[in-house]
Amino acid sequence: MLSNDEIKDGVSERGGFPVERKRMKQWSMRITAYCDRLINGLDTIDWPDSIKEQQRNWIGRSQGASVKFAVDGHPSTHIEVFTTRVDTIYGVSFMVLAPEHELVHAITTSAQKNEIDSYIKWAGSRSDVERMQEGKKVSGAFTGAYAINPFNDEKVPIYIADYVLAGYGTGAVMGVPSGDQRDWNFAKHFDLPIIPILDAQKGIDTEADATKEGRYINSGMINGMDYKTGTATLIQWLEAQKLGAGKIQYKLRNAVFSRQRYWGEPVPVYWKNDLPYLVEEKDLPITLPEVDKYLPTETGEPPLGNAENWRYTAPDGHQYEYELNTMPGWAGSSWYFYRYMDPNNDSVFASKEAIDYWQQVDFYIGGSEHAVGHLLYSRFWNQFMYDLGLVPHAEYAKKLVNQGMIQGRSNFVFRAKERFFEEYLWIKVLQPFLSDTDPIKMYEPGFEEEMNYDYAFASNDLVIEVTSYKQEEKIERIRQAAAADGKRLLILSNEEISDTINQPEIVAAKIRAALQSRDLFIMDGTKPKSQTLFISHNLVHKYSDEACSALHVDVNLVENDMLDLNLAKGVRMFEGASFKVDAEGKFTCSAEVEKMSKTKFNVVNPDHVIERYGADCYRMYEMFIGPIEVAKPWNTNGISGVAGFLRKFHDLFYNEKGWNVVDAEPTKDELRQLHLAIKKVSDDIERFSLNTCVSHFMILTNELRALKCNKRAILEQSVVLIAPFAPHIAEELWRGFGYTTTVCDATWPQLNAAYLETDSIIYPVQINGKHRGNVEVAVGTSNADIEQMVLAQEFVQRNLAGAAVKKLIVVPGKIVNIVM
RNA sequence: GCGGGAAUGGCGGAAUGGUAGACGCGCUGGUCUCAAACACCAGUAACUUCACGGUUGUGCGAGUUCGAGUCUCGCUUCCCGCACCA
Repeated sequence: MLSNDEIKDGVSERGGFPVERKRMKQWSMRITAYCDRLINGLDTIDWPDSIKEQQRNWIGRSQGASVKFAVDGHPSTHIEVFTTRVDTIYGVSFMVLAPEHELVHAITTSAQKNEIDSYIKWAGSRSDVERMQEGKKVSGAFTGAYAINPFNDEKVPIYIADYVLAGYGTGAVMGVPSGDQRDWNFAKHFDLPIIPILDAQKGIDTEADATKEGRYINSGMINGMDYKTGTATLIQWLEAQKLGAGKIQYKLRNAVFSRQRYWGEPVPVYWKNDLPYLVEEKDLPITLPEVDKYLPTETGEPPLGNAENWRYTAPDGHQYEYELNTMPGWAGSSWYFYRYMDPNNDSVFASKEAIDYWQQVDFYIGGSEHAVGHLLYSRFWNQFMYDLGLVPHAEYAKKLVNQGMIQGRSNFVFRAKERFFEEYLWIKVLQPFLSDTDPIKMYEPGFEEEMNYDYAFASNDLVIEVTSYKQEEKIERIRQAAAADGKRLLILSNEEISDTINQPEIVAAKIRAALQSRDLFIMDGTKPKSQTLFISHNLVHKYSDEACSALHVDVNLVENDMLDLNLAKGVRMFEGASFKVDAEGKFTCSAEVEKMSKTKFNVVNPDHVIERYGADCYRMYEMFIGPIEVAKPWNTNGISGVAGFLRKFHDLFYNEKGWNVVDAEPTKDELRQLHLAIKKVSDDIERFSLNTCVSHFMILTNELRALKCNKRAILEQSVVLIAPFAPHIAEELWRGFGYTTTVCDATWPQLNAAYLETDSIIYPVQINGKHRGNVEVAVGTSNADIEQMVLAQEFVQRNLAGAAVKKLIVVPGKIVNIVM
């Protein structure tokens, strides 16, 4: 049992087994009945715009009309189309059906049959990938039949084309080239008329104009009307004539609810005379039966079909087969949060009291990859439960935030291809060591055709071929060709070059020896050690793009983009490998930011970070590196700053002798710092700005250190503040105060704004909007007095340079601006 | 093509119309040390000045405002999602 994306080229992606398509009877959930409510509900919840937009797109609501077109010469048939622009119907100059449309064969004329058949065949043979690659290339075929526009009785030709999708709407489109670009492209290609329908349409000779502005022309009963009245008039007429109606179309399909797997909730249904019946409530829950193997049965039934004697005894006393499909993951993931409200209840999913107490989920944090899966299904599921009166809100999550993904930083190594060895020989051996022998490069395009070897020499009858020693047939062929040409042949294998890759003089010596010998065929008889060759990244730029291929390498073998060669030698990927290192003996890798994934070998395990810095530090660092919803690559460069801060915070409570907190009365400064932190952290938590909370803890710690504060009244509150951010350290310090219960039970510190007040305010002074200096003013000074003080400042007079003050703005508590 | 988001020092980022660059990393100098590491202190947007100071500066171009990183309009680039949806 495979999903579509597990099939490649008609066989299974894994194993390459042939795939057979079978019809299956499956349960599905009628999510389409909730399309409008799922769209409208989005306006009532505080979710990210991107998620809302993705859900809207996925549901794909379009408002329009359906219209029936008669087919000329086929009195009993008609073609129904869906259009969002019924107002353009007088501009119809052709009709297009999807190639799969059921009427195609019935209406195609015998003269056009061949053309239509071959188009259907061609269209069916093209994969989605091919269709995407070809982009907007127009194709189609004429059926020979004509449709009749119900509004003006004009006959328009009926085509088939694969730009019309069988699965959307009715699989038929009315072609209005003046108002729709795809229709326009089609009309141009098949030389069909392009009829203007609005006086505001511009340039329809060069492209379609989809405007709804202006007044209708060439449009029968709606001539002179605007979009709104025109549309209403047409729909009214259609409905009166029973030829169509206003209609809303959705892209969303019903959601298949059956899975052919073992591990899933059993569906509480049994089958009697091919009809499903619900299992009696007293017989619930159904538990999964024992099976020998979790695979489909011989006949292709789901794995539950393997269970022996698994039958339901119905109220009529007879035994019946259970439903064999199980439920999908979203059967549970759509409403699990209600179970959290009342996890031990064994009569209902959650008691009414529990649900009334907890109400909605206040804050849901999750990945944006669930935008149109889980996050849409769960809203649908909840709406349904709401309709049944089981839950108090149509939407289950008031606020949702997508956390940004921590991305991986992938490293790549470069593996030599055949071409590399050819180029290497030229760049690193023949040119530097053997230029006196006038080597000739023959592998470049142009030579390739007529020549068999890679190198020759102007003054010697030796030729060189570079290839793998395993290519015995090729070597033999070249050997014979060389003999026929009267050339002596030196075979250098990729592998022997690899063996001495960091000492090009060795290969140079071999070549020189070969040049001087009289042997007709020279090849190293010993078996080289190297199987593959990898080239340091900082060297690959010397070679062409075809010389190497880039491969993901496990980032745990790499430090600072340098491959640890000792570690690498123990890895399967580098078995029998040689490494071409740079002049400093280093092997470098290239790097790229990608999603973290096993297949990209860029997964970093936080364990070693936690081992070195502790879980609190790891947790805080993740918060510290930026806003929660922003994705960024994992990078521990700044973690020492957080580690240092935690240590300093911890040090506030201890001296060399141990616990060092005293009960003395705190100073005004100390209280001010504490309450600044209470304000900042409390506010920032509310807006999920965790990185600035961490910053402020750093500020608080630095200030308290500067004040040498070790007073309980200050430190105890600080511990409560930091507890959600560094729970382990907070818990330990909390116990230091003598508490035996958890810090989680402490009351959140209350802000006392009185502690934040100061005796004076420092006003920044701007002149023409530019900051020029500051003035310290006692609290309570009147604006008039502040103006006097500001104007008396030396720096103000200097900057004014005698010019008149046009305006002086004092924003109380904030700033002063002088306009001159 | 459609939709959504983003753009600020060497780097991660801060700034809810009011001193741009908080906090941290990195870097530079200093103290300690035989030395290094750690720790601590100071400095660190660019240009200019011995210094005081000055000029420029939040992707680009306009606008609103006493005052714009922030608001409005028009672009550019990048990221994400959807995509022949009639």
